[in-house]
Amino acid sequence: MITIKEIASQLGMSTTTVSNVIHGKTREVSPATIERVQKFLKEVDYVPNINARNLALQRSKMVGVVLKAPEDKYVSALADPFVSVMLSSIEKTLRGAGYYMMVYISDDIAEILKNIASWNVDGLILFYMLDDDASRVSAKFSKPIVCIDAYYQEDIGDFYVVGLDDENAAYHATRYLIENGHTRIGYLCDGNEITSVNYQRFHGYRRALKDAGLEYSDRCLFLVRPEKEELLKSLGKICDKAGNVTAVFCMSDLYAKMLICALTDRGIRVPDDVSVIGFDDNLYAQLSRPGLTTVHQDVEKRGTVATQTLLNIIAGNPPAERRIEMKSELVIRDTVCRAN
Amino acid sequence: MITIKEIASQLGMSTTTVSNVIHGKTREVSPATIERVQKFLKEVDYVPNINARNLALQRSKMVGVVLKAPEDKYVSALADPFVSVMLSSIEKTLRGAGYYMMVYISDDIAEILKNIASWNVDGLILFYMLDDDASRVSAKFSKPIVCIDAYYQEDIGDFYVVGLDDENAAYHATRYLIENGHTRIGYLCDGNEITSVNYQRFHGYRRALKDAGLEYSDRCLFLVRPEKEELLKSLGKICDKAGNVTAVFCMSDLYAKMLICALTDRGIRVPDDVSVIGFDDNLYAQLSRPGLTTVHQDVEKRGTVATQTLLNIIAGNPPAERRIEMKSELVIRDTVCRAN
DNA sequence: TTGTACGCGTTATCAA
DNA sequence: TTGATAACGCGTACAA
Repeated sequence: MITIKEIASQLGMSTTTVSNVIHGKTREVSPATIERVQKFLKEVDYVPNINARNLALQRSKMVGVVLKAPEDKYVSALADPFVSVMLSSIEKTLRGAGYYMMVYISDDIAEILKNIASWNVDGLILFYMLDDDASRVSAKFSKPIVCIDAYYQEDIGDFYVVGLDDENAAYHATRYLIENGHTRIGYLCDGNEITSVNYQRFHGYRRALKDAGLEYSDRCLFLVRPEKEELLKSLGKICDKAGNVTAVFCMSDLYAKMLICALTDRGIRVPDDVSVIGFDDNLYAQLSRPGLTTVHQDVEKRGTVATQTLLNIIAGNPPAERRIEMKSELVIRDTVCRAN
Repeated sequence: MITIKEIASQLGMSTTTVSNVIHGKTREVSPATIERVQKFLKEVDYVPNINARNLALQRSKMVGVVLKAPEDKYVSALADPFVSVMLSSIEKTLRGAGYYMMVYISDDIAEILKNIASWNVDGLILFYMLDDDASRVSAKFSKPIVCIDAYYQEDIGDFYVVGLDDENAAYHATRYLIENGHTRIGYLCDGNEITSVNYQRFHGYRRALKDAGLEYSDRCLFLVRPEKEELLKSLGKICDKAGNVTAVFCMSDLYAKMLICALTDRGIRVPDDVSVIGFDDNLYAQLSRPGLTTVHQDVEKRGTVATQTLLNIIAGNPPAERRIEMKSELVIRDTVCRAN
């Protein structure tokens, strides 16, 4: 790794001149010198030391992508298709703009904050933060923040959100089930409580029930545990309670697929005995047979929008609204049939 | 972001002392001072500037994870389940050891090299490099390198490989088909040529044919184009040629699933008309019905082993062998039946 | 036990 | 048109 200093010394000139040529500040350098330097640079294959540059410039050309996720999930954070597609799109956009992506995963906000500060990243993309988490981060981190899947509440912090029309999506999916004659409709999600995105979707689900004059019952709320050792077990328990409902609306394609497998393996037919709707419409939903009826969202685009929004804020052009909302769409395939 | 200098000044002592306390070099500091400094550190929430530290220490505590992948694949690099599970496991292991992961994706080795040099990473994990690529990287990058899916050839470069028993895996999968009465067996992979991993698997496939006294025919080699606009089309073409074979061995679960969908949608039944075997046994293979017969590999473990190997080399304990081989295993499910 | 001073590689300011 | 020189923040010989 040759340094500017070394180059300057070998060429018998000052580091300033070399640096100027490297950065194209050529209006103050003689053509002959430019020529000489550029030739030499090619020759020795000069590459700048990013750490030194970051130190000098007080910025990093790095964007931190932070996933708040527990360690022991059945499907680890990065392996989740929603996350991986999003990440892929973020990385692509970032790279196209000359930025680097630093991924950090933790369940501990304090630890996350420490790392962010350490690396001096220029901006942050946050996944899966609850409102409170995002606020805590934004209180400590004064640079631009964009959240995926968080609900911005007035005065709660300085960050932007690129979200989905979750409430509406759930409303329409549920209504579709109701239109097909279902009256006892399950809602399946993970965790112990209904937060953030789930809250919105759950709300949409309940609104649809209410609008149709149906009563919500706790017996229709299916909570699965996402942990490695628990997920399958808790899905099994849900299968035992499948008689409570004729249809289930799941918060992800993965859970929908897993539920279908669990039901099928127990001799409960989908959709004949139980109808199922998923969420996301990822590649594997598209490849499953019978085709999964699900809510489609364009994750790739959402990643691009989120990243572009962040880059814009960094560049000093924040969007007008705190929250940007992408549209989803119900995709009707073969896992919902008329209730008997 | 408070600095050591600032702390020292506020405490009326030197930076050395503060630094020493931070790094636990306390045998040369008086207990009273330690106490004072530590209390103050807590108070102001000191976080070191990593760029400055890296610059001073000439290392980065960063490991570069490089994917050589074209931009326009149907499934982008990070979204591939094999990659995302591997990445997840790499990240976890790295983080546990106090290292950071920097992901870089490109199809251009020169560009990759530039970035590696810039960031001054302590080590490299390479995905999808052909032998020649890995050699080129190792020629320029003098620090430890571990490859996933590359075949080490004597004297070709200074890197380690954490691979799979690909030849054997393909041999056994193919033999399983032969035992089920299949004689015309297709081999499906992507690209224009058979390289690296594919070469090994292809070799195993042909060896199995040969051992059974079957002749290999080019008409059984199904090459799909991985590009976004091409993949579906080329799968369609393969379906047209499905009559050539009674079984197909696919290089990934994804291709197997896509092939099955394409066949099914054309009224060709799996496995009744055509048997299919996949490779990897990822989550989605496990969740597909009929269950996909496939070659299982423990991707998570492989990621851990690769990362641990790299960390060991960095720590000065390289493994005895250049190549570490993980074991795979044929998982028999429902997409293979006896040939008529 | 503590402090001074320098190097790491780059950029920026200002003087020559 | 070019060159010294000082920052950026940290770690560490070496001196006190």
